[in-house]
Amino acid sequence: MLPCHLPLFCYLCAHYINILMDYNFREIEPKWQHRWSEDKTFRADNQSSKPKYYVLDMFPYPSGAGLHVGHPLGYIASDIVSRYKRLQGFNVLHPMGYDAYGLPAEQYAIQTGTHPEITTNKNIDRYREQMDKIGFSFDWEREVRTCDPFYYKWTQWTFIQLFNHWYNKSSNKAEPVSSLTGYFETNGSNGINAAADLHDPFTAAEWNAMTEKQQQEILMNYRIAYLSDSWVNWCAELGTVLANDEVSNGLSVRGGHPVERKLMRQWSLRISAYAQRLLDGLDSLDWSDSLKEIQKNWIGRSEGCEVSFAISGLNEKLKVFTTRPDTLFGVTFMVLAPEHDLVGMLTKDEYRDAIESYLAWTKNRSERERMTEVKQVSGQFTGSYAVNPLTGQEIPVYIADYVLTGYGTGAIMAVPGHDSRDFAFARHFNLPVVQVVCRKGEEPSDPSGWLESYDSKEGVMINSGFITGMEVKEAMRATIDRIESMGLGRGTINFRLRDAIFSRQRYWGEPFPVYYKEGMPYMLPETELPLRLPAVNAYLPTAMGEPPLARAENWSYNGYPLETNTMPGFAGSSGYYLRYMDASNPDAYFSKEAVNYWRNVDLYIGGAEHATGHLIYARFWNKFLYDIGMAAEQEPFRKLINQGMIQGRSSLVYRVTGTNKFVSLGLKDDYEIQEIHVDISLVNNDILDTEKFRQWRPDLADAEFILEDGKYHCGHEVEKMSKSLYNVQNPDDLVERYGADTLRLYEMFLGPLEQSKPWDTKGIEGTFRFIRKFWKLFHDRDNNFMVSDDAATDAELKTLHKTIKKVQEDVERFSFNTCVASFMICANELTDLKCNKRSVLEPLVVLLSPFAPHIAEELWLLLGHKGSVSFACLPSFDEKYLVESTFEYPVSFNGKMRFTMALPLDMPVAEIEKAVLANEKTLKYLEGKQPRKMIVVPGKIVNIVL
RNA sequence: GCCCCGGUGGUGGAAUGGUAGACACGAAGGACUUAAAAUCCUUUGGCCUCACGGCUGUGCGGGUUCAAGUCCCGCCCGGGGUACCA
Repeated sequence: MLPCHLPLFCYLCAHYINILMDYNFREIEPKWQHRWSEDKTFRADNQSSKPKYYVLDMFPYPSGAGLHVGHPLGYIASDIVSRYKRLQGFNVLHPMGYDAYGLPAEQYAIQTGTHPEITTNKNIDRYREQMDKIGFSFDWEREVRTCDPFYYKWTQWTFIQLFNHWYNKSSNKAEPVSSLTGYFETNGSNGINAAADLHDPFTAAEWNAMTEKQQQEILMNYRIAYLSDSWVNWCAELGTVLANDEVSNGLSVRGGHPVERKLMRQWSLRISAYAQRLLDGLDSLDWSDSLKEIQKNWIGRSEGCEVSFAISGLNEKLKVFTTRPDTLFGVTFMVLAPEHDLVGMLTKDEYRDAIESYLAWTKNRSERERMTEVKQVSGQFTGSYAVNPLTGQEIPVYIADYVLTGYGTGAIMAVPGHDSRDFAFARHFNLPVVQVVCRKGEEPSDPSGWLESYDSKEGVMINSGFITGMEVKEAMRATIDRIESMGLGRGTINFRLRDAIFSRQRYWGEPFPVYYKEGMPYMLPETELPLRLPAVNAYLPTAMGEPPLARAENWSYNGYPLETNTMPGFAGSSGYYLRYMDASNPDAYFSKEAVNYWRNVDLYIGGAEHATGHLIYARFWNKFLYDIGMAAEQEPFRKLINQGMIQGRSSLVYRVTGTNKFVSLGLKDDYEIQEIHVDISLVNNDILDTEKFRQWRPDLADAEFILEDGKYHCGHEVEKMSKSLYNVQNPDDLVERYGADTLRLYEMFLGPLEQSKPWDTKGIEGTFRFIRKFWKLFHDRDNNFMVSDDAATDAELKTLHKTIKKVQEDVERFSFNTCVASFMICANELTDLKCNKRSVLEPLVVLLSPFAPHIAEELWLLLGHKGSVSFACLPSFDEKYLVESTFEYPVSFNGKMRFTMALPLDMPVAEIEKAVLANEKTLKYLEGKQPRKMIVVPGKIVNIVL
């Protein structure tokens, strides 16, 4: 092979220049990428005698900005595992697709009139092009796009199943609605144990006498996909409702627009029915503790009890939920959520005006205000009193917006002595505070002097009737027992997890397969699927405020109007991993054979930002499909790794205020300056290319510089990678300059996969040098392929087997950065040994191939192999090449290492002691003292205690 | 506030309780070159010393241990999650 000339970028003269080159990645990498594509090298079969391994990446939303170096990080890691598993003899499923519905394309459509599909497809093409250049081993025949009717047919299909099932709490699974109607026909609603909304009870006779519409209305309380008037997060700016995980601090996660609460008729998914199973399932998963913790908190299980309080002068009970039944003797008032059903009834005439104005005030208060003004206490007395069921004491009933309508019963018993929120409320309204729990070993004190409540569950009960003297935990149990035996309530469990609002008032999403008859929703027959997204004349709500689909012509089915909402972003992403198993199946979501073979995902890699959204919804979706006999496993993602964020490293220049002069970093403190972000492409090793800088923007054309030793040094900052900060590093540029293998290695070399870290292009030279060094092991000075068949030496074999061992161990624990380091050490050692032996290099090519597949394929070919290295056999290490006869013992005195001493590994401890004591250096460090003790750990260390 | 996860050279980072700083970048010096690029060699935690060598050192303060970056207790700082959830 002849040496070749390639353009390389010259930093000094700032031009591409031709130089003599050894490893020609620009030719070799595209060659193999084409070959893999043409040979369908990575096509996975749904039938195989091999064991399966399913490696999945969270599929991307194809944004207009394209991929930056942060995106492929996880894909590279998963690709390494995929290729590694293939070498181990697994049949590997490693697919990729696009989460193609989303707001940006729709916003763009609103602004420009371009159909979102056009924008989306363009972006997808760009993503694909960028991914192809990195050399991933995806099975592209299985690609899915959530906006493709061929795919969303099954999203709609699943929705129909959700509509046609209810959750039976007795069998603890979803069952067909037909089993429910069967029950109603013979038993009425009595004794049904379902996850359902409350409704008036009915008998079998009453059920059978109902009209179809009445029956449908009843059933709507049970369906897993149901339509109801619910309080939603309404974002006026985006013109749509948002799910809880799409809202943060009262602002939309996307765009940061204010969100208000609004009562709207919406589709919801009864995910709350699965709360306990979603919680329990976490135990079986190989996920990080922090991620499990996030999900646990989001599901928010709390054990407590419901207690009914009588109302003085009214034949009504007020039901509250508390996790502290032990503090029932410390209750001094009650608070209802402003939206509570009984507010009207409880309000006494003389308080009606005050209550009305408080209700009006809370209604106009935005979510944002409500959340940020937590410290501000507000509320209003209703004029009514409740009766403490254990003490018979009358206590005032308030309304306040610190009590939420959606949690528990929407009413609380306030224990100001032991709950900080109740304490703040009591102080504000001058309500009594009673101490009922006393910290161990302390005397009770006068609560009127307290500055804060005592919220801890540690302590002993006081002033509490029959539980006085008990520990808190014991008192809880005893109180629940008493309440249950008195028929006042029962122990219950509450979850924070709410049902998922499933309607969006948007255009660019899956249409619901739903039409309306007499105002009641009905599902389209499956034969009508997919229901395609219709054309509209504008991507905006109608003048009447209806969603964009209301603009579509003939948006009806057999004369009945079709649903005009669309599904949310998480609809299409909740079950995509199942579709990959059988992506081209036109007749079913996926076949039984496919799902029974692939089961679930063995390794899932993606960002932690999906912890409370996608990863909860997908688990729910999968459990539902499991219940109806579709999914093969209860949990979709066995092992999950959250790759860390790659942050940008911005470059900064300093303009002397009011001038067009720029001062170098080290001199900036002498001037009054303004910090300006500069595009990182104009900066190399923190040195600004001043010429390019002048050309960057017209206003900089006559920029002047105050230099340090002839150079302009830039400052830097680690922050989000973003266009507006000019710090986006895109992978194509790096592939162009260094090649895909170098980029792959470098992204892995940056640090542990899970950790966030700043991108710094400087370091990539290191992996680039490694790649060429590795190539040179196989080539002579003139780049002629030159590999010897001579027997390898012990030293060469030791290097080889040490590397195999380390890489295998590290891949198993997903520690890819240390793998790359081992490869570097290996190449350094073999270079020093001048090793070009086939028996050493050939196994290394296979071992390296998951990390740097292009160079590995080329060398594999040069070594004389016909097929792809992708299906070679992973080399195994042999311990016998690693055994040493001697060990360089570190000798420590009082734990401080002083010198080392080579001793045989099989030397008995007593002999080692003797040998060390005989060493003249030992004498020196003993300083004439007698060693008090000697610790000898064979093969590890010698420590002498003085 | 509560719950997680982190804190190691100039930088990214390595280290089953057993030689802290592997590997790499950067920097400095040198070789080759007309010059550059590429490549190679040397040095590179801090302090003291011409050197040999010594002291010190993994956010801070304690503790356990023959031995602590690693385990325990109490703080400080950074990142993430969550927040009137009763």
